[in-house]
Amino acid sequence: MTNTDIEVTNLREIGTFEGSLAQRVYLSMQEAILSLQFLPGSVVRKGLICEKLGVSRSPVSEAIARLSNEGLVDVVPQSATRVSYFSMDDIREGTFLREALELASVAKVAWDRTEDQMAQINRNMRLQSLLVEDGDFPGFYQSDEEFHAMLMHFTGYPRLKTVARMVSLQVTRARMLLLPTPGRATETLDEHQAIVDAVRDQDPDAAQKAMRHHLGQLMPRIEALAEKRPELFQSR
Amino acid sequence: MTNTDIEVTNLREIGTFEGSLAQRVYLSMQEAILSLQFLPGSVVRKGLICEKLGVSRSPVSEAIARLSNEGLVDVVPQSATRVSYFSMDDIREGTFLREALELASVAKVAWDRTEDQMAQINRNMRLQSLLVEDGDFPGFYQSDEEFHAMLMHFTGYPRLKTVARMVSLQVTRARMLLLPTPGRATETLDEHQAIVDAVRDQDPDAAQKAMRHHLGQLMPRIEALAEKRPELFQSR
DNA sequence: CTATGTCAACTAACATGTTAGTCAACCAGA
DNA sequence: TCTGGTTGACTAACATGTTAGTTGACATAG
Repeated sequence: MTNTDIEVTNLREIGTFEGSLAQRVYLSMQEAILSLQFLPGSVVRKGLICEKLGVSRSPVSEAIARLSNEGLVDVVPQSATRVSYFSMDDIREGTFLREALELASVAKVAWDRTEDQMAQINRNMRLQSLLVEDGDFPGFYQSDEEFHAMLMHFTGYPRLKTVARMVSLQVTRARMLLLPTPGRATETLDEHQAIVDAVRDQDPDAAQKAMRHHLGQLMPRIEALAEKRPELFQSR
Repeated sequence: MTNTDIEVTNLREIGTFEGSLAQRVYLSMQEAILSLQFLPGSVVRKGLICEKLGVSRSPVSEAIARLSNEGLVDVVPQSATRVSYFSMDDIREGTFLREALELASVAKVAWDRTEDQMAQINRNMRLQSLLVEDGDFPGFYQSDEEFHAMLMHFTGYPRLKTVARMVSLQVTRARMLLLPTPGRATETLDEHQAIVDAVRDQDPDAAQKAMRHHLGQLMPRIEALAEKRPELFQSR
C-alpha cells in the first residue's frame, strides 16, 4: 500500500479568492484537487490545512463537507478523509449527466437565440481559432470552457452552469491528464463550428446531433488514460 | 410587511431519521419546508431549532448550509436566514433541468432495458391503477414518484436520482399545493402508460416524446397556482 | 510464521464561547 | 408628517474545547 499521505505546501493562499472564509477555503482545496496537486488517495489533514491557510477548523470543515457531496473527497466518519480516487463509473455517470444538460441547452438556444448572442458566439469562435493557430493550448482550453458556458448562459437559466459543473467535476479532473495535441484542437474547433452552424440555422435537432458527436469524443480518450495511469483509479 | 416569523412546533423529531445529527436535522428541516409547514418568508431561528431538536448549533448550521445551496432558504450573512419564497424563474429552471435528465434517462432505458426491468415497471403500473381506482391520492402520488425513480434507477447511474431531486426541489414544493383530482390522476396514468409502451418497444424517440408530453402538463398548473396564492411568491 | 485480540493515537463530529456585521426601531430635525 | 442618522439587539460566522469512534500497530497465542 503506497502510503501517500499529504502535500499541503502547494495550496493557493486564500487571500486571492473572495467570499466567506469557508468559500475561499473550499475554492482553494477544490483547485488543488482538480489540478491533481492533491493526489487521489492522499489523506486530507484538517490541522495542516488550518495551519497553512491560517484559519480555524470551522471553515475547513464546511469546505470539506461541500467537497464530500461533490464526490471529490471521501469522508470516513470519526476517522479520516482522503482525496477520492478516479472512478470510471463516476466519470461515465458525469459524462451522461453533462450530455443531458448540454443537449437540452443547445436545443433551447438554437430555438430562441438572438442576433446579439450569435455575434458573441462568433467572437468566441474567432478567439478559439487564433489560439489554435498560436498553439496556445491552455488558452484554447479556457476559451473552450467559455464556449460551453456561453451556450448555457444563453438559455437564461443561471443555475444550469453551476449544476453542469458540479455533475461533471470528476470528468474535469480527468481531463487535466489529457495532453492537448494540435490535431485534437483542430478537430475540436471543427466540432464547435458544426454546433454553431446549427444554432445559426435555428435547427435544434442538428445542434443536438453536433453536440452529441462533439461530447462523444471525450470518453474514449479517458478510457485510454485509465490504462496508462491505473494507480489513480479505484483498486477495489 | 406581514411579519410572519417562525413556527417551530411542527418539526419532526430527529429520532425518526437516521444518519449523523447534521443529516437528521437537514432531513427534518427539509421536510418542514417542502410540506409548507415552514412558510416562505418566515425567519429560521437557529436557537429555537436547537432547543426543539435538542442539539447544538453545529449540526443545525451544517443543515442550513445544505438547504441554502439547494435554494430552500436564503441566508443573509451576519443577519438572518429565511425560508425562500416561491420563484417562477426557479421553478421554470427546475422544470427544464428535470426534463433534461428525465429525457436522457428514458431514452437510455428504452435502449437497454431488460425483461426483468419491464416486469418491475409493469408491476408499478398495476399498483398505480389500483390506487387510482381506490381514490387513494397520497398513495398514487408516491407510486408516481416511484415510477420516475425506477426509470432513473434502471439507467445504472446512482447519483442521477439525487441530482434530479436536487434540481427540482422547488418544483416538488410547488406540487404540494396542487390538489390531486380524479381526472388528473387518470390522465397521468395514461401518460405513464404511453411511456411504458415506448420503453417496451425499445423506441427511444417515442419514449422521449411521451415523457416530454407528460412533464409538459405540470408547468401550466403551477402557473395557475401563482395567480391564486401570490403571497407565497417573490414580490420583487 | 501467521492469526487474533488489545490498546494507544488520531480523527471527525459535536458543543460552546467569541466576534463582528446587519437591520429595524427610535429619535431628532425639518 | 416625513426624512435621515444613530443605536442597540440579534444573528451568522468563526474560534476553540470536548467526545467518541476507527484504525493500524504491536504483542501474544497458535
